[in-house]
This record gives sequence, C-alpha cells and structure tokens, in this order.
Amino acid sequence: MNEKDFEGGNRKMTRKDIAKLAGVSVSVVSRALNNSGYVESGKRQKILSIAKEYGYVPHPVAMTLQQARSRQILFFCKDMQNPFNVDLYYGMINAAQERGYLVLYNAAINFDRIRDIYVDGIILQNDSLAAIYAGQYGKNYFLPVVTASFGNRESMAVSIPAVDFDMYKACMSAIAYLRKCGHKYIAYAGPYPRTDSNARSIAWQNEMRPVLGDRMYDYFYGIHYSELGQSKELKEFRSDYMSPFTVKETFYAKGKIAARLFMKRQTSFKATAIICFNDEMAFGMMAELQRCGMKIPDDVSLMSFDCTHQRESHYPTLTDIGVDPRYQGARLANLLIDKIEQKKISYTEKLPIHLFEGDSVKDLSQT
Amino acid sequence: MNEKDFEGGNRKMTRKDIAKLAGVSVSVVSRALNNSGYVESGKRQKILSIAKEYGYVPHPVAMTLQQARSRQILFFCKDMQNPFNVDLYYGMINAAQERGYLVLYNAAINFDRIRDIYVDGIILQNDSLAAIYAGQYGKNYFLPVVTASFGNRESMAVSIPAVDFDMYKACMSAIAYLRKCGHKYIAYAGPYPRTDSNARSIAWQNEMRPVLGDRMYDYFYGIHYSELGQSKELKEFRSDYMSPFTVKETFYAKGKIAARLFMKRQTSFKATAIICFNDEMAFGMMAELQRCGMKIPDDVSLMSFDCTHQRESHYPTLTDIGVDPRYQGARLANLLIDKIEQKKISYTEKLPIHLFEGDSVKDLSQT
DNA sequence: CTGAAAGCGCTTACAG
DNA sequence: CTGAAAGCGCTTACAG
Repeated sequence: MNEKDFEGGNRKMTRKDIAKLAGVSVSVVSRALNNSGYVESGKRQKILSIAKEYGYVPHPVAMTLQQARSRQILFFCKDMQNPFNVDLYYGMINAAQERGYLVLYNAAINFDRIRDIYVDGIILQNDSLAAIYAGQYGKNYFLPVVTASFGNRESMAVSIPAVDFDMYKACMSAIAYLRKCGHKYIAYAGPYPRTDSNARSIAWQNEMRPVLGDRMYDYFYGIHYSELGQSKELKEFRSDYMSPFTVKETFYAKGKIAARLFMKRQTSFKATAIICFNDEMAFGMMAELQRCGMKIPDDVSLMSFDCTHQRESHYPTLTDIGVDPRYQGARLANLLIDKIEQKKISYTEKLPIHLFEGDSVKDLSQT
Repeated sequence: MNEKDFEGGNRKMTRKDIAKLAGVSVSVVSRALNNSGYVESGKRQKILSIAKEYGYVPHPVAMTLQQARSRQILFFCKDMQNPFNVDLYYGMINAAQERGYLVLYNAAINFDRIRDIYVDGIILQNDSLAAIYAGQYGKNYFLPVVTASFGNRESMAVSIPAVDFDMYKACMSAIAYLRKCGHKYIAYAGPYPRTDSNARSIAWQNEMRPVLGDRMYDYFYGIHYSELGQSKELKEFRSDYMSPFTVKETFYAKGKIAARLFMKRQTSFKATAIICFNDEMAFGMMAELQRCGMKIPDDVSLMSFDCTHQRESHYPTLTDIGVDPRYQGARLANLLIDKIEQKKISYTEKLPIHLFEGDSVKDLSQT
C-alpha cells in the first residue's frame, strides 16, 4: 500500500486507512487528528505524519452528519447585480472566516428548498425576506437566522435578530444636508409606490409635505407598476417586485425610467435635487439624465444611500448617506455566529450613519 | 406522537419516525420516498401522506454521504465586484437548476481548502486559475473541473475542459471595427505588463506595431507595478495580481490610473480611441477621463470586452465585443455537469463573438 | 492510554 | 413485496 493507492486511485483515503497504516484503531486516529483525548505520543506522531504524507483530508460531509453542524452559513439574497449586496457579502466572508465559518452564496434557492443545502444558519438580505421567513418557513425550520434591516423592521419579523441601518434617519440626514447646501425643492425616486411603507419614502413625505404641499407627488417618482399604471415604460415590469424572490428588473433600469419621467415633468416645476433609493438606482438615473443633456450636479444634484464601492467609478462620484456595507456584512456574520454558538445577542443592532461626500451635490448656498 | 414532536421539538423527523408511524421498516419508507423498488400501493400512499403531513424533508448531508454526490457545484472565483463574473454566475445558476444542481459561490475559499466544501465539481473563472489548479492541486483531487477561458489556454491546463471566448479574435475585431469607423491611432489599456501573454494585448501589439512603430508603447497602458515601476499611482498596488487568489485592487481603480496616464501623454501624441481590457476597467477609465474634462466619444472613443449588464447603466453606453456572459455561464454549467455525469464532452467549446454597439465610439469616417 | 461499539440519516443488495 | 443488515466516514462514551 502506498500513496498511489489513494491519490492516483479512485478512492479517497479515510481514517480507517490511516489506522491500518499506523497499526492502531480508528478511534486513536480520530483522537490524534482532532487533538482530543489521550493518545500515546509516539503513535500521535506516526499518525500525523502518515496523514501528512498521504495528503489526507477529512470528509466534511461525514463530519457534518456526525456533529450536526457544518460550519457553513448561507447568505440568502437574490440580487448580486446590486453592488451593495456584493459589498455586504465580502464583509461577511472575512468576519466569518475569522471564526472558522464559510459563507456560501446561492442566488437560486428558495425558502421552500432551503434545507437542500445544509448550513448552520442563514443571513437574510432585508426586512421583507425576514417577514416572510418568520411568517411562513421559519416556523418549521428552527435554524438560526439573522437579517439585514433598513429601518423597516416589520412586526412579523421581530423575532429575527437584525443589524439595522436606519433609513428613516438616513433620509432625514440627506434632506438636512441638501438644505444646508441651499436646496429647497427636493425630489425622491424609489422603486415602490407612494403607499409603500418604506422608511425612505415616508421620511421624504413627512419632511417635504410642508414645503411642496399639494404638488408633493409631482416630486415623487415611485417606479412601480401600481403607481404608473399603464405607462408604457412600466409595461415590461408589470409583474416585478410582486415578490422579493424574483429579480426581473434591476434598480438601474428603474432609475432610467425615473430620469425620463423627471425630464418630462421638469417643464412645470423645478427640483434642484433628487434623493435616490440606492446607489444602483442613482447610477441608472444619472446615466439617463446625462444622456438627456443634463449636467450633474450643475443642472440637478443627486444623492443616495448605500455607499457601495461603485460610488467611485462613476462620474461624478455620488454623495451618499450610508454605512460601509462591508461593516454591516461583518456585523451580520458575527451576530449569526453568536446565535449559532448560543452566545448572548441583542436583537437589534443599530449601525451609525455617515455622510460620504462625492461630487454629485452642488452647493447653492454660496450663489 | 404528533406533529409537535418534530416541528416544535428540537429534533428533525427522520425516515425511522415515518416508518414507525406507518408500521413499516425504513427500507420501505426509502423505497416509497425515492420511488424505487417495490412498495405495496397502500403503504406507499400512507408513507407519502405522513411525510407530507409532518413536513418531512430528507437530510441532504446523509444522502450526500451515502451516494457520494451532492448535486452541488462550486463557482470558484474571487472577484464578484466585476459584473462580468456576476453575469457568468447567473448564467450557471439557471442552467444547473434545470439539471437538478445547485451552484454555490464562495469567495473566501482557496484551493488548498477546497475539499472543506463538498461539491461534485468546480467551475474555474479563468485560464490562470486553471493552470494553477491543473499544476498543483488537481493532481490530488480528481474532482470534475471545467474552466472559463479567454483565449489564453495555458499548456498546463489543457486537461481541463473549457468554454472559451477567443480574446485574440475579439481584439482583432475591435480594431477592425474602430478602423471602419475611421480610427487609426488606437491605444490599449489593460491590467498587465506588456510582456504578459494575455491574448488581448498580444493581438493589439501585432496589429498596431506596423502603424505605431517605435512609439507603440506610448499607446500601451499596462497598469501593473512591474510596468510602471516607482510610479506613485501604482504604489498602492505593489503586491497586486501576483496571484489570482487575491483581489486587492479592482479593475475600476486601474482604469482610473490608465486615464490619468493617458491625459499626461496626450500632449505628445493623439490616440482617437482606446481599447480597454474589460468593462470594469473601461468604466473606471471613462469616469476619470470625464472628470478630466474629456467628452466621450467626442474627444476619445472607448471600446471594451465582456458585454456585462452594466454596459447600459453608464453614460455613454459602452461599445463591446463580447459573448453574453450569461450564455458562457450556462455553457460552463452544462459542460461540468456533462463531465460529472460522465457524458461525452468536447475539451474546448468556442463561443461565437458578437459586436454590441453602444455610444462610446465616434464614427470619424463621415467627417 | 486503547479499541470495540453505537450512532448521525440515509441507501441498497439480499434473503425471505 | 418486505425488513434486517451492512455501509458511507466520522465521533465519542465506555469498558478494559
């Protein structure tokens, strides 16, 4: 029996093979390899050196079955086109790695098949997923779950611990910042209808109603089929966002539609700034406004939330209110792992909000 | 014994539980559930209805251990910031789903720990990963592996089946297209030094040497520390791209540096067009050129490869030579699954090359 | 300090 | 058509 039998053969080496080679039982091999329990020092050396020589690798599936834990967690998120989620993911990876966990990503899986993939816990991407999970699926699973939250914590999901970025507060800060820069008529563009309870749009409505009065909704771009009705642009999105499970459109595309609507309405009123739902939507909006001949920020200022790495790769760079998404990702991973390992956790961790200045907002206060 | 014992308890239901409930043995339960072998019809009904009532879900880890196959494949790729890879991934997901496989993504794992995650096969993201895998790790693993390839198939990796996008041909097409549009002095910007054997830069050198002669390398932007030496801009990248395992910088950032160099050199010569290594690099370059006051395509035209979905969310939209990355992803998944299932496969599948016109190239031939 | 045994949840060849 | 048994690769409590 030599290396070839395993490496070149079609069978992987097991602890049984090592045991035979070392003249001991599998129990001893396991103890030596796991560094648990007593093993006579000479035998330990021998076992370790054999394992090394043959390039032995433990079978992760067998260990998982036996220990009922895989040291793998799942990032449940459908939309990796959104750079925010990519950043979130990179944040998780490193934090998890430090604690010995692997973060898997899978965009295809649904809640009802989530047990096809064996993980120790799940990180959900937003409040609506959390609400659905808490309401339907989670009841039968009893798997540790945490969620990223954006100021919309829904009552159903309060049982799910969250790392929260308070978008209500963030949107208020954005408005305050724009005002400081001399902007008074501030528009808002998002992917949901005005009736949606999204924290960003509620903050905007509360704050702008006194200023805009009856004309408030001229300044509101809710790029959603229920809002735009038969609008030609929206036709293609008819069935979108009915469920957080399908991403048929992108925020980019919605940003473009918002830009076109903005250009149309510009004839009758004058917003000097637009707050966008997120970076991705802002990028689409910016590109389309520029195509229409608008200069940013000279003709109109743009702000958004998220603070993705892509902020810097557009011209002009976006001014954002945000948290570093990588930090949020890291906190999420740590929160989940704490829960898995049954440490004490707090149910809602609030992230600090920062302003990241770019070149997309014009200071009118000097003029 | 009722539902509560499992769903509300801390133990998941197993086939043994179903067997007890149905008054049969586990063997019968397995046969009924897997629809294999004989089961008396009445018992089958009973078993299925019990499984349904209690919401029984098979334990994927136990099945994997027993069958030595997980129906999961891994997309090995470090860089999800690059939208090309995101598109590739989405292409894989759907193709794999149709054949009953799940595509996992993990950005943290390295070759030497790849067996920590139990998959039936691996899709590598490019030729250099394939070469390294074939040279070092693959020897001991005997796991089905395929790779995306970009015209650089390295000799070490010929044993790994590939879905190839011929970048040499693609770059020739880009040059031909630009010439048709009246461009003569065409620059090239990429992340590797001039000595690199990357198909794009070789094609460009072969084609432009006769035109640019001694001054060729004034038109070549190899954003790599070995090329730029002590250049201040490159300091931060000193250790980058030494290995395909670490992504310390992004193509965006390199595109910006290329843009700054381009602006410097513009005083002494006049390129009317630039071919960029990929979309991500082109975006960075475009943003920085615009910041420097250049109009695209009026002052300089831009082309690149990849054809990512983000093409459309920048202004102007990029003109690309490419394949639909989602199609390449789908082909990769199918190739790998064919290999896993021991179907006949061809070792190199060549993808057709298309031109995707955007607004980033100016037609000088009319002037 | 050691090894036989039971077990994690499943599958399947085999004897009845 | 059925069920006891062996096995996938590992762990660990227990008797020696």
